[in-house]
Amino acid sequence: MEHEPQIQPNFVADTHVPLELYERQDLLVGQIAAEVARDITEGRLLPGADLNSVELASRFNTSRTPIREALMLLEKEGLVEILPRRRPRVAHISLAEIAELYDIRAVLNGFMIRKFIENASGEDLDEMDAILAKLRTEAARRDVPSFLATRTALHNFWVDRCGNSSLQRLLRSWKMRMSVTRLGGDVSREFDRILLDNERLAIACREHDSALGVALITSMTHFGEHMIRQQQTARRETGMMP
Amino acid sequence: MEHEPQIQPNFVADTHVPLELYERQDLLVGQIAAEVARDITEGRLLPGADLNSVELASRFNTSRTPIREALMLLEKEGLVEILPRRRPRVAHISLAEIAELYDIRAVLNGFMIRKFIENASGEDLDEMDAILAKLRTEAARRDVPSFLATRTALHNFWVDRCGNSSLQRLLRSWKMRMSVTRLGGDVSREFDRILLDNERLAIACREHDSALGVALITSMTHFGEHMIRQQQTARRETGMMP
DNA sequence: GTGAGTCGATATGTCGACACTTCTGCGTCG
DNA sequence: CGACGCAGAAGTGTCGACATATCGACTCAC
Repeated sequence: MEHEPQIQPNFVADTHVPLELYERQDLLVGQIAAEVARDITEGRLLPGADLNSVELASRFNTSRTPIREALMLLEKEGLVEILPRRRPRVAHISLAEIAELYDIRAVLNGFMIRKFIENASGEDLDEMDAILAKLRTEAARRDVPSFLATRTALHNFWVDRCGNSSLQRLLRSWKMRMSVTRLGGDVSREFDRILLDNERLAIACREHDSALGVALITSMTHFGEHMIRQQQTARRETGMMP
Repeated sequence: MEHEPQIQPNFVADTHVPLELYERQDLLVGQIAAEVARDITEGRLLPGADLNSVELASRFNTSRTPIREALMLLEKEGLVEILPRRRPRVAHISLAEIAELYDIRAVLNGFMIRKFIENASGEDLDEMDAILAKLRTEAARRDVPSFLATRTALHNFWVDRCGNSSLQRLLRSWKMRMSVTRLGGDVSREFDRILLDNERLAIACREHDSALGVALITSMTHFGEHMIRQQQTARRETGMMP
């Protein structure tokens, strides 16, 4: 099991994955799944890393049974790869698959923001503006971690208030799945663009312009893909680890 | 465990769920998950039915371990409900949730057909026409089971050739999830409409008119929801079982 | 050196067992 | 007559064990 972060300082991932996904928290399966999921999405376990149940069992001081169950759940979430009679590993996502996931996310995000715009109440919009104001001050302060956390909070806010709980679950799961790429943008250069994108999207929400909202969030999602793509190929060229 | 079909003859479900979903077929988990999934999607196990692991273990002549793992997989697929320390049950889907699932499916189907139209080769279109021709003759013969199977085959064909394997998996899983509603249209009255819809969609594909294709498949998906909705409320009024 | 074969060491899939919780049918009390 | 409580039955979560399969370092032929 590898415990080396190996992430460049400036390239901070935007995903602090919420783990309510794993209900049954009082059960060992839930806790183990949550912790391993965190290890993966936060980069302590890199794609391909060994996840054999014996080692995990000794790490968690349990038997192998709940470990196996947790790994099966994570496999369904796309974080882990399991082949019969072979040791489970952290999932490895190809460039082609990243593109697929982003395309789908763009579509789902578009539908999500449309539903939000259709259903949002005045209080929702006020709350949205409050989060956006926070994002604005953090951008001015160039406070990377807070900025990223708030950006995620804003997106999660939209997802949570879109009025479709199945979509909410699906989008959260999708976001987590994509986070195994371990690639985020170089935020220090992107504060203003990111902030501006979100400002414009918020305006579209305020004005109940769902067509514009869909267009904006779609392009924002695809821009995320663009950055990851660049970074991925850059790594490949400089001979960095996969 | 209830083994009573209790489905009206004319209301045939359109979903013969493909079970390649459950890889690891040489393992007990895979076989058990596949068989229980069939039991649920084909109506032998109705929503709310008891799925306690002891009974299933004796039915499959195994220990409870692979049973528990299979049920956890099916829970992730949305076919089974598991609460901590309670007996697993076949998932019960509310009307509101059905609407949510259909909305999402409509969006995903729209994206799927757009990708198909963008990527389809000449051979793909010919193959599509072959399936459509089969559908046409079966409609003329009023052969309900074959007609439904072919309609499903046509839809699966589009899904399989849309060029996005993640979307393919997601849509198949989504379809299976929705099939626990155990509600299908009264096909005998709908042959011509269903056939016509698919013919028009195929024409849109042939003419590479993705906007039209998206519009058609979206409305088709929502029409499916409409029928289920009617049927569900009709059942409720006549006091039939949920 | 490079590749196939070999043989412990190590992991996996499945099992039966155990403590503890939930379920269920029955008798009691208001 | 219905709500409540209780004890036995039944089910769940977790464990340690075992047969079997994979892994990996080593050997040996080429």
